[in-house]
Amino acid sequence: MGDVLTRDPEVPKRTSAARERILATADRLFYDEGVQAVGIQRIIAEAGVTRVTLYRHFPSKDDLVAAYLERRSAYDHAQIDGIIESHRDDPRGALSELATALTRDDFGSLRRGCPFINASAEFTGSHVARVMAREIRSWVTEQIAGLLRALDHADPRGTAEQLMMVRTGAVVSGSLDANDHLSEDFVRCWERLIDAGLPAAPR
Amino acid sequence: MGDVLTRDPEVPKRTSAARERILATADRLFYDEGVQAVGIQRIIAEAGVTRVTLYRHFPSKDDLVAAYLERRSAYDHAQIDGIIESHRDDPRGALSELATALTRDDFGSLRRGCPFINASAEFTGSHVARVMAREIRSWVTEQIAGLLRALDHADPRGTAEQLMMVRTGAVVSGSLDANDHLSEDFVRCWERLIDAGLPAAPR
DNA sequence: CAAGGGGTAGACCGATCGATCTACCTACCT
DNA sequence: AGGTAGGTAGATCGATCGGTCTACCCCTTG
Repeated sequence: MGDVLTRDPEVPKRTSAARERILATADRLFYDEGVQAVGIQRIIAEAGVTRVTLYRHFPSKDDLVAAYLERRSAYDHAQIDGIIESHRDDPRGALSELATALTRDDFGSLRRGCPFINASAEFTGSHVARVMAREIRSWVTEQIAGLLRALDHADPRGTAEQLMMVRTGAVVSGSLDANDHLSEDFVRCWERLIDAGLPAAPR
Repeated sequence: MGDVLTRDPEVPKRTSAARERILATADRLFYDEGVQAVGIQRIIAEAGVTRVTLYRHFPSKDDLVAAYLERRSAYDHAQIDGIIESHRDDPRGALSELATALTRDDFGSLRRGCPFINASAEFTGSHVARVMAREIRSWVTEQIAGLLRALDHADPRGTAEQLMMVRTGAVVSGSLDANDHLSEDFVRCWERLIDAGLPAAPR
């Protein structure tokens, strides 16, 4: 007998190619053009599915929006966890990598800024977009603060929030301003804010 | 004889109470709920005007959006010009005031973040919202750089852009995160970034 | 007085919105 | 062999979207 309900041990939730196509298309359109600007019609047309299929997987547009942001959130979690994991004995290196990974990998694909900030601008109150934005921002801040604590930093919480500010500002600036020194300015600012509160010369 | 065309010397362009009501209502709704989320119907209902009146003053919704952001832009210009003007012999004081004025006056009324960033998230390409956002951000950055130059700062341009990052991040954070130390963290970061590049101790 | 600009009132346009419906097909698992 | 989940196709729903239209009113100004 053994396990009964699932035959596939690695993917308990079903995947469905159509579902993936819907999500990938929604991700692209929502991010590039905004959530409210993209209608269901656009999504089903470009994903090559029918209306019924979409509503079977995502009962409402808000559910699709939530899934879109969940996807983005999972990606960010994985990336940051990976960086921290691969610098397990080097918190200072992990902090630097958090900055350079952004400039190296993400500035290109984040031409339209932060998907959470952008989506939050389109909704009010406790809409799922705003809740998820607050969640991931709080989580990232806490990861940074943890690294600072591991370094015996003088002010882990305050500095983590300052680092989040410059990180946020850098992503927004990258999507709005014409600044070809953005990466350098950002990394320099990031490093300076960290080192200002580290214990006296480590060597 | 004197002036002929206008009996009111101070307002050459006609004001029209209805126009003001439309703009004030649009400002409130667009900022609080997002541009795409608010329809013309909502605006004319809450402004107490008719469809025809609105379209007489603003031929299209985009024109109304442009006027909304123009209003915001004029306010920011006036505020920053006023701060710089009132500290004409004290650029360092003007820089500090730029930060504290934000925390003192604006954080309360900017609960929904920056109207230019928010509006930009809803549109693509060279929509008027994105153009105006870039314009005012570039202008503010230049004002900050000017103050830094007046102080013989080591890196006026780069520092001005770093200050814009933390300022942007602070406004966004204020609209998304639950952080009761935001103002202090922001001001401390702001001051530190300025002083790091100033010429050796002035006293 | 006559003209014209700003205003009201409300019907109306085609298009699109998010969402629901019926009906049928197909592949895989028990 | 039969059941079920996932898929296609296309019509349809009421609501709302941005925008236009006609008709009438009131006040100021020349």
